[in-house]
Amino acid sequence: MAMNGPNHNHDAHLTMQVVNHIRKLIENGTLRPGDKIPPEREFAQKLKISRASLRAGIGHLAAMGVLNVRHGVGTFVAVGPPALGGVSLDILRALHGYTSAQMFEARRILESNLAALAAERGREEHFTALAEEVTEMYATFHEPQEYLIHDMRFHRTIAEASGNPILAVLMETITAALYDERRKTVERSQDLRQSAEIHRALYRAIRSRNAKEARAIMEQHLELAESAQRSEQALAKEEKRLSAKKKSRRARA
Amino acid sequence: MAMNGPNHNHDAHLTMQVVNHIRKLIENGTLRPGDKIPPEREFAQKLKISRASLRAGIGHLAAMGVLNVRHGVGTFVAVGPPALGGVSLDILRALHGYTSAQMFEARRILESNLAALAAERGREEHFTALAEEVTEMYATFHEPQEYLIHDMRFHRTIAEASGNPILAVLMETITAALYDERRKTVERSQDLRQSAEIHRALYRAIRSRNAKEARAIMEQHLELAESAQRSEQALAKEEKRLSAKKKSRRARA
DNA sequence: TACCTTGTAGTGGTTAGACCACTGCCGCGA
DNA sequence: TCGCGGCAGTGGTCTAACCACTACAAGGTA
Repeated sequence: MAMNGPNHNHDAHLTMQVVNHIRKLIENGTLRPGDKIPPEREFAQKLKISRASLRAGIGHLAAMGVLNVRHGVGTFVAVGPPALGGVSLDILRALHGYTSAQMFEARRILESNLAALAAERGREEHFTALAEEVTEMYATFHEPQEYLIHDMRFHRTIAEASGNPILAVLMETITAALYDERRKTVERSQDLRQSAEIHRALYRAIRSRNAKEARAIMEQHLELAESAQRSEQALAKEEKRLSAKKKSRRARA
Repeated sequence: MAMNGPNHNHDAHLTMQVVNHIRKLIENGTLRPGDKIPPEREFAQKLKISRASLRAGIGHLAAMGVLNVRHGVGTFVAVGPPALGGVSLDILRALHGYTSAQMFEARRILESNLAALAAERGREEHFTALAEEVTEMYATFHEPQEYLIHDMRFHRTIAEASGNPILAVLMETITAALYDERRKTVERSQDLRQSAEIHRALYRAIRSRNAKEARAIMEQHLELAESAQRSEQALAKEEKRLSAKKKSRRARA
């Protein structure tokens, strides 16, 4: 029994045809990062499919971070940060039972290696950028939200300096998932100055191309960060519990 | 920044509302892995949006691997498998210039750590599974495609034994990207028996809980694998060049 | 009984065309 | 010169109908 009927080729769903089509255009260089793809109506007509189907495919690629859709402007091939994840680990945690401890462990492994690689391969421009962030951290250790930005930039710069964008992306994926929690707890942090000092030490190890020390400091840093975040989270939880109790008392009144 | 204005809440597009809505249902446990979400027509009505918009949101989540859509059956919350990647590194390579060397390096770092963790935390069931795969590798080292399956299972089992599913998923993402190439070159491989022996050594190190040795063997194994694949790939390329020349000669005749 | 065909209901996939909402920019008018 | 109104282009949403796939049940056939 052959596949008779009015339908032929169908690689799979039309959606996937669109995805593969655009993917190929990107892979063979027809579309390059930053390029604009044709307007949906026009593109759909060219591919001989409905606009809805085209949009389904574009949606897929957008969800994966390959395309960047701007309402009222156009759709563009993504440029810059890849965004491999897309699935904030939050949902993976709910879905597969990932724990914070596992995320921290993954981060520790990735970042300690990134630090070592950065020490081996970092270039002057990276060192300069790292130094700047350290300076900023010292200048803002009384402003948690501000500080956090420089903290993240520091780590991201190390990832860049490692010369391995794949590892950098993986780290970014994990870090992003931890960011929300971190932003909440950093306000309570009492030791941002100490944190800045650790980062300075890390910077010096990297700059002096001491891979072993860079790795060691990074490991220690992240272990400390984890335990600190844990205790602060526990505190926050406790406070929340108390305020909830207060609230319910008010509600009864 | 208050959320007032003519338009209400609107997190963003309707699509994102749908994504967040379903995400929350999963995060708070209303929807659990394997569960079926309501039929599109019904669900759309319940959310007071059009079926098209609902589908856009579902498409997003499906692209991220959170939902699993089965034509003619229904849409289900993903269960088990990885689903972090989504973007096969192939496209990232085309998009951001990732090289094979970088992928191998990332893999080396991840797997060596996974091996060490597996040695520390692996359970009896993992050891048994590893032993089985090693046996199978010896039994099939003359059948490359078959061998490759057991090879991959072996590595995947180590990842599971590490007790950190996040690292396992990251590894899976990278490995998947390398798989296609590997499948092509493994046919030419002359030393699968030697490969099996390395795996057996690795198994023994893990089983005896010698994390340091496990890490070392894994690193060595992957370095060898990389250089082997490189040279085989070079050979294949050369042959292809020759056969193309031959072909063009035939064509002229 | 055992097997296979044929419906059929339920679900996702696709289509068409219309209209809404946002962005960028051009030109009119103060 | 400056500001703002409006227009054109583009993505976002809606509707409603129909197509395609899957599973399963009912009936026929050996």
